[in-house]
Amino acid sequence: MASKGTCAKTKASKRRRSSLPNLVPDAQRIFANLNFYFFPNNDIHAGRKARIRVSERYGATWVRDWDATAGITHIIVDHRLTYQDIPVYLKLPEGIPPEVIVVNEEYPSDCIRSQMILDAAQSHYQVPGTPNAAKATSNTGPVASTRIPSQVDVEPKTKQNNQVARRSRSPLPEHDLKGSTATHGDPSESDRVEYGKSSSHDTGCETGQADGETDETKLPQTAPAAPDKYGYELIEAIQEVAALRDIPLELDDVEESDSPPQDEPPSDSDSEDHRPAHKKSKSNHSKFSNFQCMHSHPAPANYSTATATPSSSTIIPPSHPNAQIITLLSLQCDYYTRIQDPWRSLAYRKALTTLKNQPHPITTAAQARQLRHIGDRLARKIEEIATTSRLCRFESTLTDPRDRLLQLFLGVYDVGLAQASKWVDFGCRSLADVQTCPQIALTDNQRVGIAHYDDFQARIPRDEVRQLGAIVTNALRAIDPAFEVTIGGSYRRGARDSGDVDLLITKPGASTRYIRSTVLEQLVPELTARAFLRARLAGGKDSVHAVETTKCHGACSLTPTAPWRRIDLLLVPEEEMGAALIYFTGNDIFNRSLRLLASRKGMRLNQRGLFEDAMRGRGRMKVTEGRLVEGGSERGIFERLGVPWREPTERVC
DNA sequence: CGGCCGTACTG
DNA sequence: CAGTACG
DNA sequence: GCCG
Repeated sequence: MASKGTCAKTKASKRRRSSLPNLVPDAQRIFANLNFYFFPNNDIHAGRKARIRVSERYGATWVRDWDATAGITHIIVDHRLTYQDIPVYLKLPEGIPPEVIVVNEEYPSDCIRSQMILDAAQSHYQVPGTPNAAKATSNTGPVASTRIPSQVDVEPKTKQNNQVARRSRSPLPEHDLKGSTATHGDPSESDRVEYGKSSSHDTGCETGQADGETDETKLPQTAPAAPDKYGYELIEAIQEVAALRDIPLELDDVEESDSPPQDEPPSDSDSEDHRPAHKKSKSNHSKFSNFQCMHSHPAPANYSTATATPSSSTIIPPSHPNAQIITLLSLQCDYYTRIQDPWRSLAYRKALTTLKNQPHPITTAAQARQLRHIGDRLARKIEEIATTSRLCRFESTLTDPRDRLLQLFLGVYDVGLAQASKWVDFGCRSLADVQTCPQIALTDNQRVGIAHYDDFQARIPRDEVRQLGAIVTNALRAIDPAFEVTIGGSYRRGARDSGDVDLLITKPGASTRYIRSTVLEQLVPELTARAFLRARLAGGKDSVHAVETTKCHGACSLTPTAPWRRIDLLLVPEEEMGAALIYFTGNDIFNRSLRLLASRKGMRLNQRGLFEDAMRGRGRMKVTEGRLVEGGSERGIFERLGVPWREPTERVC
């Protein structure tokens, strides 16, 4: 569309930003302020035309005519041409200005895929014939061959041997994501069933929230007028990125035939810094682009969540280009989780998310430094790992006895850092010691945690999660058929196994009071009598507090002899179901990111809804409750936050 | 340098 | 209240 | 640990 534009070829038009209405939301506009010159610089070729258009949508300006004053930042070169062709055709006797970055066609789409400006110096973005290739290639040449063998044997304990053979990328059977409850749509397709339709809103930019009409999937019926809200662009952007993920970079070598292969991945490109010692690119796309929740974190087709370790160590395919780095940093992260402060651990987890989304091997500190959430210190560690396959600092922690004991004790339900530290200091060197230590008064929960230590530590196969959910569902419906049960947690995110079972329980039209009394006074006793529920850990035990209980933790087992499993019930009125789904689907980093974003926008997000005008005092201390903005619809909450919709399976940070 | 989510339950 | 827990 |  826009391209035709040579019509008004005034100077001004030279670099006019296309009038595309379809700009992607701010946060994703990674090419903002960048000026692309394509080579050849026309959109005759369908593939290139698509690349140009998409680049523009991501914020790039397509410079139509070569002009030294146009501030061209990047030249995206057709794969059939060489570096030497450029000055010839452009009649540049002095060659290409040094500040202009020259990359091939693949660069832009890679950037979009990873939602960031990648290092243009990487060898696979080099145009044939590029001078200094040696230097630019730094990470391919020798380094690449040096690449860490993927024998990642570093695990500290035998525990996490859940190594899973990398399977073909078969999509999960979405229809059973929701447990036995056939009534709900499948989650990943989006909640067809939005709870609490429009009851709650008001005004203003209330989007035309799919009231009556079901399909939010279809199209976002956003109020076009809403100044701050994204409408179609948002969704389109997501789809675009999602599409990019699955469509291999097109190989449209075909001549400029007009049979467009199909819309091509966008081309975007550029990295602002040539010899980037710095990562300016990192931060200036949008005020909110640094939130994890703004970026897609698609889980591998069958991802497995962390195993024995507390926080981060997700099993990643050994084939991942940065497997070694990720593995070692995960271990280091877990170490900080149990030993030190949670903040360092949090920082590692954010960095790990970035690394997992990095499609290419990282080999140098400078390269790593450009990535989000990776600073100088982590960058140095990464380089150390890349070059030595080991991380000195970490190896000592593996053998530290106190550390290992802490890890052991922290694995007990209801034992945190405070208790675990005490136990170690008391001289306990095993769980048996703990049980016999005279100075230690175990709580009931801790006793259960110790007795079933291995059970709770074990992963629950996806199908068992489904079965356990089905049992609860059936029992509840025997009491009142109108109840609905949704399995949340990592199950809803598509994990092949889970650490526990998370169930959201609701009944359309019913009060919280009714839901609570039915569950606590009828369902729980029934399941206990059947020996399905084996222990009550928290929630509704104390009759005093039980009147406002909304969350219930316990242990259950599929059969009397099967391992005990942790199970959590969340009781939710339908008008809060959207917020509850977000909360109980997670993951935790994703939730925290969403909540932080909300608070930065003057709102507050919790498991009951999204609130506006949440007055906050110093820091972000809550002062006022705020008005409910949206609670029944997951999509509604995303929209009000300006966050592109994310399927549950894409919420793995 | 300070902030790093917002809540529910227990004793 | 601190501690632990939930995502 | 990282970020603003």
